[in-house]
Amino acid sequence: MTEPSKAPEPFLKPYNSAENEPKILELWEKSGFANPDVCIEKGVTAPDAESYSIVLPPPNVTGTLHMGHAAMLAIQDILIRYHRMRGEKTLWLPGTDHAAIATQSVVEKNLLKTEKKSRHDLGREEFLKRVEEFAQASHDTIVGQVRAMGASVDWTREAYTLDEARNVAVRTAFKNMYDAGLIYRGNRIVNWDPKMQTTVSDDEIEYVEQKDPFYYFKYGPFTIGTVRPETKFGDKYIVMHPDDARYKEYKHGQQLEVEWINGPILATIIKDQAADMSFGSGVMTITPAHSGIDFEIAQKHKLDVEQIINERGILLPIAGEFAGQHIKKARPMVLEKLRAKGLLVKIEEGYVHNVATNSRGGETLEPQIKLQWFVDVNKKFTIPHSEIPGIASGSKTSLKEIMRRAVDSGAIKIAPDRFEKVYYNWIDNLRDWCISRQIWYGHRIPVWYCLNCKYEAVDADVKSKWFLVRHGETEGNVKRITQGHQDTPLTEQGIAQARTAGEQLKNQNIELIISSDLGRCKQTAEIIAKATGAEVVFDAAFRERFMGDGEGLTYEEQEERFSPFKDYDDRTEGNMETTRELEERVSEAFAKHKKIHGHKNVVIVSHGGAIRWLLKRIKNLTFDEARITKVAGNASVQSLDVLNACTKCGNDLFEQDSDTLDTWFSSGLWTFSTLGWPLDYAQGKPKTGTDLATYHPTAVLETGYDILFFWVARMILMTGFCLGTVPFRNVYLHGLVRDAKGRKMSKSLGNVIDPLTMTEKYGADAARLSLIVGASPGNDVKLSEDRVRGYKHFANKVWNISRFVLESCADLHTKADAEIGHGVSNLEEADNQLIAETQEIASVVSEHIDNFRLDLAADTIYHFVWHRFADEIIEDSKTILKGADEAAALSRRYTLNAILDTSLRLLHPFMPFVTEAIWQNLPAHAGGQAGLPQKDSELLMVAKWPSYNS
RNA sequence: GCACCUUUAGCUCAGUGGUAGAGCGUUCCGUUCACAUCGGAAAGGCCGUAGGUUCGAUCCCUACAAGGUGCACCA
Repeated sequence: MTEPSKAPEPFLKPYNSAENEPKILELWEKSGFANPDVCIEKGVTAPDAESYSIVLPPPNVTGTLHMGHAAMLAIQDILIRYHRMRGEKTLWLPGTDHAAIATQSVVEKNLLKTEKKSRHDLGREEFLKRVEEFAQASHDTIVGQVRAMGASVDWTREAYTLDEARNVAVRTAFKNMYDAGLIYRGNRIVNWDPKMQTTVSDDEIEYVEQKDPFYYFKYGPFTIGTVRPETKFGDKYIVMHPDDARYKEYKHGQQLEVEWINGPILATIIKDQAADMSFGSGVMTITPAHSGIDFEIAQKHKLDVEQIINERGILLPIAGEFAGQHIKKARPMVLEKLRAKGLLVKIEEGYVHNVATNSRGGETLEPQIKLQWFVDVNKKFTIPHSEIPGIASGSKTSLKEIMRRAVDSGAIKIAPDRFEKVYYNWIDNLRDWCISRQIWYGHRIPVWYCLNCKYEAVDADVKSKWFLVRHGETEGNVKRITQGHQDTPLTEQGIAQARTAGEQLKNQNIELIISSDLGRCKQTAEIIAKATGAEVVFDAAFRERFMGDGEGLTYEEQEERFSPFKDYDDRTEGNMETTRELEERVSEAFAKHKKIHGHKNVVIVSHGGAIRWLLKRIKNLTFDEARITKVAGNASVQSLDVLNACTKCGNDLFEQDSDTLDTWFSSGLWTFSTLGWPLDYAQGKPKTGTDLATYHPTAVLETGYDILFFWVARMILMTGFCLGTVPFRNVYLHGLVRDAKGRKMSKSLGNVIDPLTMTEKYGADAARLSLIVGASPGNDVKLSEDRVRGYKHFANKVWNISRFVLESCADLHTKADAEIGHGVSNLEEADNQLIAETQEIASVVSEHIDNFRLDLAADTIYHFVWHRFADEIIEDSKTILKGADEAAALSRRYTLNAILDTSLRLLHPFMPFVTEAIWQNLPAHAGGQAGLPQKDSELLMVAKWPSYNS
């Protein structure tokens, strides 16, 4: 700061953002000032300064950033730079989100398009590898974009929602909630996506309006209406309102036989308020397995619930002649049949209703009853520690109460405040949150089931992993012959399968491979050994069932001659091994090896039959269960986890739940999982001196209003539960960025404006300002390229103002104090007023920023700089500077410098690049020289903010 | 069905209990001397409609209309 002044580098005439921005970026990044620790180290921030922190809402690694992200980055960077300049300990923590379903579905689509394969073709490990590669590429693109916007995030603290540290947080949170009884597994009706084969949470549903014919059918003495006759095969309850005078002759529980789709049905009358007397005939039949409301009614009256449609949208046997049909195809056929039976009363065309679709892919959702994991939002639990006003430590509360209290107590303020109502409304309608997903990309549910007794071990320690692998496809498999102890070599396909298995096992730290000594297993085991580097030993006890005279026959011949699976002890031919004997042989060998090698990660390569009967023992199945269980395909890998002995039955073999957690489960932990929880947290509080202690709760959560529920509410829930506090003091919701006509930007409309294109064409400063000015909180912004261009002009204006001031005041910077003889004390009266006016602008700008009115703050400084400073003050100064009154000229020069200095500081959070570029061109003044404003820092980024009011 | 938001100049939006402002656009004028990515000037609005409160309303209240969003329903 006090080094001798360098001659200012000549300003090039028009401001060139493309040339300047990379240089400035490098300067900032090299300085390390985005990291608050560096700021303290270098004396920019006082060690005991107040903290100000924001965690960046992590963008999904599904592709690239859009204008909405750009707006988010601009807003947060303004807040961060402002607070950093005010000398606060300022942290902006970046990261990305694995976005489970969204990312997986993008990769699945690509895979299908480029390789015509499904994820199942690749297997879990290989598929996940592909997703990771894709996510990494997206991540790198995103980081590049975030940097290009000038976002002063602290990359040294970057986090990913699916990395190891976050996994520890997820497992800990899960375990704590499970232990508190808030996470449970149950059969409940969920939103099922038949295409993606997974559940979807209530919030991910997007209702799409659809017009369909509405059919009325005769159902005994009643008329019922429906859009979906194909779901009504099992409808045997008829529901009516208890007060409906039309049906008062019918009593609750009364039964009557009615003619229905596939013949007569015994129907039962149910009286329930749920029936709307004014809708249609006021009578409805219910399909509890495929409708949330119907399910509720069924539960209330303890009615039978029968599944009609399977997970793929195919009708089940209950549909009689329609079984096996897809529901979409079945509708006209069912309709036709009902018409033929004379049960169709009438058709009303153009009935408008909403259809639930998956917002991540658009497929129509089918309610299904499934065994899933849920978070209970209503259950009371004892909260050990709470700082939330109105909820005492040690008191009974519920997650819903935490969410409500956190906001209505004022602990969290939502801006604009009208969203508080929306928030409460959402809480009131909140049901238990289904957190399990049948997809692969995500945090695996940290629950292990004891294979023997099904006991649930939560967040257990896996001591070692054992894998059962069947050999690859053989010539015998192709010919469909019973191989037994005879052998045939692997086919090409079989060798490829074995390699895939090797790939899958490569990263599992395999220490030993135990294989059947038959050639097909030997061959498979050796391929796997090559991939994993593990030693192979052979054990004849893992051979296939000995089939005696049956060996070499085709399956059909075998079946015909011996009925080999008729029962457990069947030994149709004297020399054939029974299944019981096989089970004994294989299980004994397995137990023996596990006793010796239990601490190692082991692969066992064996045969289809051998694995089947081994699993019968391990999983404690009956003969019939084992017989129908699907066993490994060729070279498929089955994983068993060795844990501490089950507390219930003493068995040590477990299987981890194959599902993953809803992406919002990990996102909900974001503010504290990024700051060191749970490692830096003990006894109800963060350890002293850690990031968690310093930066949590964060100052503000800034995001689009469209994810208020998804995310904001869940963070409040999770933080309340895990820390007994709030994740942030303020929520600031910005609007969505739309096109000039107010439409959503979408690829299909072709109206997407890419932030990177804008920064390249007009500069990051212009792109940022265009998203700030005129964007009042919570209201959508209409963006057009013209707007961005307009702010590029402003950047240039600021550049030229600076050129003028520096050029006309050049001598001030070179002359010594004494020569000039002027100081702050004896300015002309007019100049004192100008400086006061500038200071007033500084307080107005500060106040607007403090109130989250960045639009007004930006507008204020924009107008001051252009229309007051440039158009009036500078224009008036021209005559003064050229005038004969030297004292007045000198005073004005000082004043122009001062106004420029303040303006640059005020502008910096909004347009960091051009202001920093100018700052770098400013001469470094010797201390006190000519009373000029102090260039108090090499970088404007950490210079002092000019106003400290408010 | 229930909420919420919006309605101000051609467009995009600020705004205040004392009858209105910006940017862009339009028109005209201007270029040696920071900037044509510029400067100067002008035109353009009964502040959605109807009531009410008030000395006075664009601003507060009520109703309505149009547009939008969320939630619920959807047999």
